Amino acid sequence: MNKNQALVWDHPRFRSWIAVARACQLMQTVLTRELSELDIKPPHLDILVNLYRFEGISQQELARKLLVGRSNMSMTLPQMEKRGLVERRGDTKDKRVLRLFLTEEGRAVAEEAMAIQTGLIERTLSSTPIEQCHAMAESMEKIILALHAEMADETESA
Amino acid sequence: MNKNQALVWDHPRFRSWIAVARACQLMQTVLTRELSELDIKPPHLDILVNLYRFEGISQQELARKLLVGRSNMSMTLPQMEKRGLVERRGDTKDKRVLRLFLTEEGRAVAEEAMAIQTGLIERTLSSTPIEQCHAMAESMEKIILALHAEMADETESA
DNA sequence: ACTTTATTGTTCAATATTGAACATTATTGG
DNA sequence: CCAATAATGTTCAATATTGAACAATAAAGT
Repeated sequence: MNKNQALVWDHPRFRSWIAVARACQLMQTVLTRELSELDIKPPHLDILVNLYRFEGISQQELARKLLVGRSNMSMTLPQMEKRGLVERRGDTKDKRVLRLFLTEEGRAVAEEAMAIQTGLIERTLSSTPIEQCHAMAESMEKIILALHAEMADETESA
Repeated sequence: MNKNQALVWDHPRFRSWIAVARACQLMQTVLTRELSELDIKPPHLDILVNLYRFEGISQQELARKLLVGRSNMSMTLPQMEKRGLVERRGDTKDKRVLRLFLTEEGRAVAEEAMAIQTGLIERTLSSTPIEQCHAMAESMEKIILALHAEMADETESA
């Protein structure tokens, strides 16, 4: 049955994607280590970055942006609130939603964490020329669109 | 303090990498859904693929290849063994190591799962020309090397 | 106005993942 | 041969993540 095996590993796009996935996983691992000095993990960084950019976002919107479940936010955000990184205020118009904000400290930690992440990316992508980076990003955007289409398919056929 | 924010988001390699990370995360999400019909998840697929290619590998080696802890394998593999997908046999030379093999069913599931993954990759990368895929893979290999160097740095300075 | 449906967030049980401490077996240095 | 060190796998507690069921509020349909 090595016919199938050969087919899979010969597939050029398959091999390419495996490299992408591996790089991502490694980046995550290294980022986790480097963020540990701030006592946060990648999921917290994602939250901080999004609150930095989209102040007053709701938990629902945040979960959608991060591609995680609402329950995830319900578990994680109270922890970050206790640590004084974020603040949750009820919306006055709609009593269901909680709007999210960075605290002073949250903003500071967000900036340090983004600096760490940017530094890591700069170091590890420095050998890849800018044009190639842009080409990569373009390909990724197309892939992201295709994947969103896949997700829509799955949901509507359910 | 939007000076810092602007700097971060203007950084071209930063933006490029964010696209990569997002594509990976989406791919993982969609793959998880598509694998559910086989009652397995991406981590199991990773294990099956590696056992398919590297028969008789040890738990340690497998963990290293998958970039996870040994304890992860100690928790996951017995489950897969109970489900009849893999088999663990003690090495005769070294009584510490357990060598891993696919069962008949494990091989079948592995092939189905790889077919699902390959199909998904083919569909979502079809809009990216082959040459671009290769260029992407090359960049990723360089990034992987850089990240391994980072990990070595961290470990040796500890 | 009122009933139904949809949205937002929470809770809970199930599952996954990790790192540290540990037991067993190998290897190394004397 | 023996003691010290290293390697392999396991266990356990801590933490994360998910989906389903739920409560409260809003929106839509009648």
